[in-house]
Amino acid sequence: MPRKLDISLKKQPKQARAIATVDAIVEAATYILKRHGAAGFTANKVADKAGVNIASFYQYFPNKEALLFHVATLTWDRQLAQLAPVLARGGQDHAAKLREFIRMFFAVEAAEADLRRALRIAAVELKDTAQFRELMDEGAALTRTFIEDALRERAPGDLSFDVRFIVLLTTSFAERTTDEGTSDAELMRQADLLADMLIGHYGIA
Amino acid sequence: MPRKLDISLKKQPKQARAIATVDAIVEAATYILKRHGAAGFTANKVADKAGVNIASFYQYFPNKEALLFHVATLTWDRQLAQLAPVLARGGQDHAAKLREFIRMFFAVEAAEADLRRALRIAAVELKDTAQFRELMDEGAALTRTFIEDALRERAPGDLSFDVRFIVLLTTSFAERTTDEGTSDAELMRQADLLADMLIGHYGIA
Amino acid sequence: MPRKLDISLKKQPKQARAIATVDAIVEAATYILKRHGAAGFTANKVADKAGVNIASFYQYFPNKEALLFHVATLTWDRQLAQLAPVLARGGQDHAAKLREFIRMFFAVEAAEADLRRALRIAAVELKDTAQFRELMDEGAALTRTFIEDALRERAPGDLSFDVRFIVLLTTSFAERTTDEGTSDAELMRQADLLADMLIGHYGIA
Amino acid sequence: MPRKLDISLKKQPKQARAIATVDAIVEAATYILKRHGAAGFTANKVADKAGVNIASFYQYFPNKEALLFHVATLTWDRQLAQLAPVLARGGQDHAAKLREFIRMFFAVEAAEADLRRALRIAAVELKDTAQFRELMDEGAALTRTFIEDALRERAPGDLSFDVRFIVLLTTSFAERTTDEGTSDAELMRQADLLADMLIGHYGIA
DNA sequence: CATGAATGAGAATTCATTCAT
DNA sequence: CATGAATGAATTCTCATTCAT
Repeated sequence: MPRKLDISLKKQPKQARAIATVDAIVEAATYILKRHGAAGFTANKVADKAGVNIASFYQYFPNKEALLFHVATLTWDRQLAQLAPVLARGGQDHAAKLREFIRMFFAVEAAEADLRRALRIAAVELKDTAQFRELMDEGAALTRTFIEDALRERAPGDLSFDVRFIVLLTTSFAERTTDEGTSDAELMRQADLLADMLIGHYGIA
Repeated sequence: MPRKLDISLKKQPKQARAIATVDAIVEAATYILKRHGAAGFTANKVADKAGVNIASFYQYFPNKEALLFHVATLTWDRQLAQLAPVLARGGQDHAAKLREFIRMFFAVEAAEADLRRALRIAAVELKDTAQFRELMDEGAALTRTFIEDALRERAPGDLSFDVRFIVLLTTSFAERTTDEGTSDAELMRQADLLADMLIGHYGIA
Repeated sequence: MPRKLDISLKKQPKQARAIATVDAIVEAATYILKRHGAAGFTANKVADKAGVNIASFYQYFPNKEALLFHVATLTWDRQLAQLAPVLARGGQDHAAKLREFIRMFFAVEAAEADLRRALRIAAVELKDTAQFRELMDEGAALTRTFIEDALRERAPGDLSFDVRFIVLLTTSFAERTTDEGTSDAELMRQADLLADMLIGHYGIA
Repeated sequence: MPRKLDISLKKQPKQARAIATVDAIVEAATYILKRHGAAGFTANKVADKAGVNIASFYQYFPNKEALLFHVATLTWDRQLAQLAPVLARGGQDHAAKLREFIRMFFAVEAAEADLRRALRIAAVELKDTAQFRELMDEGAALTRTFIEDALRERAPGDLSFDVRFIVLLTTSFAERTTDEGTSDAELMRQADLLADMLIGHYGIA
């Protein structure tokens, strides 16, 4: 039963002042999610921390989920930007590229583990939102393409199944291990092991 | 910062009537977690749904986290019971055993995906509880032993690292894929693929 | 508007078992008042601490105030018993007797300052009870007689006024200074000073 | 064991409307304390009586103790203001000044006996608050200075002991006798008697 | 527009007390 | 009669959100 959850920004801030307001809100939200987790994420607290009036908050965001979505989008974009170079790199050394991608993915995930965790918890209600699913899909698409590329030559019967599997495997593991606070050294070791397994299994060259 | 969160039952119900009450509470909690997720899980709603007075709730549970822990324990035990036969099976056919374990694990996870998801979200606050960690550890220990057993002969240098990796990989993937509502057929295919990869990589016989 | 506050014991415990129950309750109540103050004094906690069922509590006490009154009575009696020898002592050395009485009174009050303080706070609601006022009066009467005796010869016009004054002055000061946690040494010094002042002013010989 | 009891106002009301709200709350609190005593003093009842929403209450006061402290402060200040002229009066007629001070003190105390009594009971929880102790000390300091002044010439060995004694004696007696509902006439008679005793004993001129 | 103010609804928890066995 | 069980009514406090200026 997907609720009527309007998640889109009420209006685009145009004046510098308004932009500053929205920025402050987003920053405060990010800070609170990081430091106090999803439970501490309340509209009033965010507005307080941002130093803006709660009514101003509702000027730009129709509800607290909209802000959450906004933060999630920004976070996602930021992380995608970090991964972009790896994803975009050309060449045919798929094995090396995959290994590097996984390492990078783990590292990026680890860098904001706190925020990610909080978002994951808080975003539960966003899940039945078209926009949120779209966001997730967009992100996944890039990775999917990348994996597809590496696999195509060794293509087994059902490429899309394997791609889905690898994406799920990589992302879920990354999410979980960073959540557990795995050390950087072990993290990289895990990344390499995972890469090795995939490369070995699929015979990626 | 471990809060003072007393999670143990306040008193054991003795008369049949009281047992029924506690059962009703647990059942209602389970239902609500399944249907309305962690957000809907409030002491009042649970008591309401269970048809018992809120004060009765607090006669048996010192706080709502205690109930949550109780439900988590029951769920965990139930699932462990399903896995136990596989885990306990003797014999040296490690490859077959591993494959079956993973299939079984995925199936079990899928069977109560809704509840598991809700518990995962709701249990955030339980995490810094000694008792909760103990519960998690107990469950993990069995699996760990099982994996260790399969790996021992092919033991690479750092057994514990590999065991940790496999456990994390399997459980995080299972969690995620069931969460996404993967179909049973695909689920089993994924299980087999994961098993194959592990068996292949570690040369499990 | 004096509430309908029935403060009398529901029934006198006769069997040894019942007497033990009541004793346990009283002891628990005293302990809780001392240690946790008036705020911690709840029927359930008392019953718990006493190890008796809450229903048993209400078998003997019609309400929690009745227990409070009972404890107050016992406390009062116990303190009166300590003062009795001084009050009863014959002889005409009124000055010495007064000095000793005040010292003794202060000491007695100090000995159970915690309990007294808690009772004072908790007993607010008892004040508009006939029985409570009676209890207070009974205690005061003895003292009043003692003071009257000391004053009679030096009787100014309105004996009862002076007696009331002295009783009030002594008891209120004792209550207050013990409440402040005055040290024993200072307490005795204050007692002597107060006695001196009274002896001097009234010319008590 | 000083609890974390934040007693300071959450935010200052700025608009007239808000000031009216806070005023209404304070007034309601005072009324309830007077009429229904400390036991009736609950946040909801106060808000109800004040005709404001309970959430508005918590917009200005972080907890009910903060309101209590606020009322206590206002009461204390009001009473101090009445005593100030007497305390500040210069001149060397210490005996007359002391007599007048005690009379005034008794009268002031009697004027709001109900409120004072309720505050005394309700403020138990405030006692381990730095701010409350500060408030008490401030008030006591003035009186102490006044008494010191009267006593200095006749200074016995330990001035501070005597000052403490007199302050305690006067305030505890005033508290108690007003609490008992002593008539105005008798009250003044008691004041004079107490003054006479002190003047006589210390030889205050 | 931004701010101060306000609030309905609900959350967690407690308490005095009664009832059935 | 003692115990286990149950509960109505409060109590403290929070949250998302709206409105008036």
